[in-house]
Amino acid sequence: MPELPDVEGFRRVFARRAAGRRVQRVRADASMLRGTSPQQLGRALKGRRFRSPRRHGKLLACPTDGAILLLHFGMTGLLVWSQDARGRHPHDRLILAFDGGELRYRNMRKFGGVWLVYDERELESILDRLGPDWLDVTRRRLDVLLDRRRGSIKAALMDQALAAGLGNLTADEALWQARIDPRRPAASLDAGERDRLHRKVRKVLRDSIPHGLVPGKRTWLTGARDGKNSTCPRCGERLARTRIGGRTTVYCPAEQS
DNA sequence: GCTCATGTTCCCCT
DNA sequence: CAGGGGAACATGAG
Repeated sequence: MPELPDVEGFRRVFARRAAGRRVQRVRADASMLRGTSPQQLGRALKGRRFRSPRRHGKLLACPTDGAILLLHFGMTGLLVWSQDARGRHPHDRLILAFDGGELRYRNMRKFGGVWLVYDERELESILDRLGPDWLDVTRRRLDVLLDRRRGSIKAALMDQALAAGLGNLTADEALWQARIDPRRPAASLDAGERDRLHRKVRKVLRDSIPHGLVPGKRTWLTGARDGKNSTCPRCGERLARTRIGGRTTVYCPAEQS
């Protein structure tokens, strides 16, 4: 699930259910913890009160009145709220119990992870390895990011060190809406194409965020990309697929050039 | 059994 | 050095 819109949805869940509340119990699966242990995490969080969570790219930082819990959802992570202990899932890797319910970090494939960060300075040093959050990328800044870039535009959009938050679906969707070939060298896009791309990336994110996922609308590439013989929702041409940056890339060979 | 999956990282090339 | 390809990570679905 998790690209920027998904993580933004998780941020809302966390803000609604955990912010301002005190952690009563912590149950953590060691296999998702990075650089910490269930015991250490429990000691750091138990009795603490969460403040408002913040998202940067695909990372969710959840500060308490002490340490900061940092979540990355990999490819299959999500947050689930439950009013009681029923309905727990084998893939619930972290459970934070509050008065009145529990928040579960569920992750089937165990990509991503859970970190314990000690202060804002340490959090900044981690976020510094990422580019700006995509919602903060202005049109002018996009030029700076793309100009010295040598690879394909699709690879550039997915590079979290360039700008954080886009993933395979949002990158393909924005390129399709902007009618730009994902294989094009990033620096080769002219001003008009950059205008379109910048606008469409932001549109895809804005339209997706309320859903907490990239919606599979019939008028979007995302709603049509699955399946071997899928066709372009705009022109009906058979969609092409290739691999860029190790990911399946879907585009319309008739319209994206 | 095989392929593929909304992510990241590390290693080896060019 | 910047990027690209490929493998690895772990688990399930089709």
